[in-house]
Amino acid sequence: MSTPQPRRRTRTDAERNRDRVLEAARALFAESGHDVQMSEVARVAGVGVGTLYRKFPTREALIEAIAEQRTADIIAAARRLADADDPADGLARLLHHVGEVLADDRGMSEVIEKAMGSGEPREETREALLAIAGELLDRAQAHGTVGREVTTGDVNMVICGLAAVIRNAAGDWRRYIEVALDGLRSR
Amino acid sequence: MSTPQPRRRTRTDAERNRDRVLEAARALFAESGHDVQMSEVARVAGVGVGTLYRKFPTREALIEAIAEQRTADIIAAARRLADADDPADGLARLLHHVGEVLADDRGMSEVIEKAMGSGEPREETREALLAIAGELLDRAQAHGTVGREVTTGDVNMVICGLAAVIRNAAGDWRRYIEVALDGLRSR
Amino acid sequence: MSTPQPRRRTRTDAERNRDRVLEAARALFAESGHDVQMSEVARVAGVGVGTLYRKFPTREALIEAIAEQRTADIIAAARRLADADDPADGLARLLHHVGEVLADDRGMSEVIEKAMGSGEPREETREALLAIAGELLDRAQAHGTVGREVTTGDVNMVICGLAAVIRNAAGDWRRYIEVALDGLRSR
Amino acid sequence: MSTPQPRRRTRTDAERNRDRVLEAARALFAESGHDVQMSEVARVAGVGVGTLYRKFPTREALIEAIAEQRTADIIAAARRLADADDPADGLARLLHHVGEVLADDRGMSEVIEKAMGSGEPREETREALLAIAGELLDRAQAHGTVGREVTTGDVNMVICGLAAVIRNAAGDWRRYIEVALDGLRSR
DNA sequence: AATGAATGAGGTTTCATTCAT
DNA sequence: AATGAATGAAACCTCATTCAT
Repeated sequence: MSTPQPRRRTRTDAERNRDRVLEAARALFAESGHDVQMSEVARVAGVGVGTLYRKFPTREALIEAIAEQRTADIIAAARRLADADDPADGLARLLHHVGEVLADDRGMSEVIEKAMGSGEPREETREALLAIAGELLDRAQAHGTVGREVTTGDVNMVICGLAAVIRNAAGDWRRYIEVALDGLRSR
Repeated sequence: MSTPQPRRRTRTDAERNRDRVLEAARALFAESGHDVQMSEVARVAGVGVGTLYRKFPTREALIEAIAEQRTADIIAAARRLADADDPADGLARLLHHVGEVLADDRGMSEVIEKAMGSGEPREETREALLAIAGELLDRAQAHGTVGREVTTGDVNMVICGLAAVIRNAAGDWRRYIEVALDGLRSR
Repeated sequence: MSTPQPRRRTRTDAERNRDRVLEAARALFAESGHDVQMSEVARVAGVGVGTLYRKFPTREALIEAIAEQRTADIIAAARRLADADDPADGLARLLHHVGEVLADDRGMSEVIEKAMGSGEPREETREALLAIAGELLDRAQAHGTVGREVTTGDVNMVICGLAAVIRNAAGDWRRYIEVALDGLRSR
Repeated sequence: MSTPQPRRRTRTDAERNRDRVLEAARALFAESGHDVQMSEVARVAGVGVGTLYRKFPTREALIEAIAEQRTADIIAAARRLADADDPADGLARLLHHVGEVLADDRGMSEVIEKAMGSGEPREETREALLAIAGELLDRAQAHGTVGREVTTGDVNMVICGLAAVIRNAAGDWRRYIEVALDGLRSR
């Protein structure tokens, strides 16, 4: 109560709590998708539900926050791929990176599958991802490894399908990517 | 009354009610997927919940019944396609048929997306569909329109992806099919 | 439809149905007590629920009817015992007879247990049974095998307890009767 | 605040609520037996149904909790009786104590009646009670107030019958106990 | 009179969210 | 700011009883 020591301000408890919630939610969503109870998230985070709700006023807000975070990771990685020098198979590498992420994260496969759709939420995610995909696409087209008529919309669908294949364990998703790339490349 | 044939009761009221329930469920599931309340189904069907539960003792049973019915339709249509004489583009026509059905039925896109996965339920659906797809695949390969190394597993993934693309309105699904077919055709 | 034969009137279908319902209910109640669904009774009786409800407008009415029937059997047997010449151990024989009946009929053990209470229903049953018990009691008292201060109320309680012992399989009910009789005899 | 001892929160609100639920359930069960709705219990307790289910995750759990509590009371009282010095009429006093409790509590008469049976649940209750009854029985037999051949099984039946007599208001239960004791004493 | 399908009130249980401490 | 108990609106399902044929 009367501790004279000035609180070190690098990291407040509040911030730490927020992180713990995010981490717990990330882990749980990755494991089981979004069908997880709020109280379970709080329990795993080691905080009370009240705290959880203070940070994220709504179940949706929490899911959104995780999605945003993880999506940003994907986009950052995509950015790095796009900025790298290797130009020809950038798109392939982007798809494989997304696959790797989704294969380890059930929640994210749900998010990405939805995000590639035209509903309200996560419009920016799609746009950001497709913007980068567009760059890679241009280069691939310049190299002749992808057909001229291919659009980012096509990539959009391929990614959506990829998410579904992974989420439902519908087969070997790397093979799916190969097929899709062949499809984009042909002609 | 004066029908010469002994009046066979072709449709009892009970059967009619069953159909009304099925139709209501089908419409609601098509419109909004499976997140529909039993009481809502009953209301739309114009029957009491008790009646609904008499026909389908469980929420799952109702979903299953609709899925079975619609799945059978798809498979029957696929069968007809496979039995038709035209051999070259049978696979393409199969995919388009599936697309048409799913595009009008949100519930079915959920069903098919899941069905193409490796979980327990609806295993037969997948197998039946893939069996027919396998025939069409063979023919296409004989015609050289599909690569020799393509398997029904690839078709499985393509269909799963297709369902996701449609369900999430992730783009022009006919174009998705073209891309996928090109991918299977290449090499 | 145009059968000329006059219907034999010894036993109408309606009467036969009533008996089938009674028999089914008796058997089911004996087996499982009164927690049996009306539709189950109808099914076992081989009639529709509607028929069942025509005969017995209420679940309670059906239970009541069975109770009445079976109770009448008990009372008749008691009557015969009382009218027999053997005077000394009539009460013992009455109790044992009741025990035999209840041991084979879970529903009846419920009925008798309740009937010996002071609630509304089955007042007459209790009175009829106790009237006969009273006669036997008198004789036993005359013979000195039962104490002078013993009343039919005491017998009432002994029977109620007997029903409970049997219904709950709480021990050897014949031994219970011995103890009770010793209790009534003593002094 | 100025308590020297570190303020130990003796009773949190949660505990108070738990007690309110227990008390409400106890009162309702005592009044009407176990055929009481959960929502009614919640209403009387002055809490929401959710709270009730937080404390007792199941209807059965609540009934069990009440039964356990009250049963423990009975056994504790029996224990005290057995530990008291007065040896001769301990059994009588035990029975009367049980009678007093059951007479004020319909739910408990149901519980005890069942508990004395040979089904699975509440086996320990019966055993605990009969263990104590056994001690009292031994002493009574040593004093000659109960016959040598009497067993705890006999007491078991007497208690079961007592519960039934009380539950169904089948007469003066104190008199029932007298008769039963006379029965055990005789010979 | 018989049938059994239909009814819907009523019961249990869950879980996102609120709120008193 | 943190806590977690409390809340109560749903959602599912059952079964005694009614009613059209």
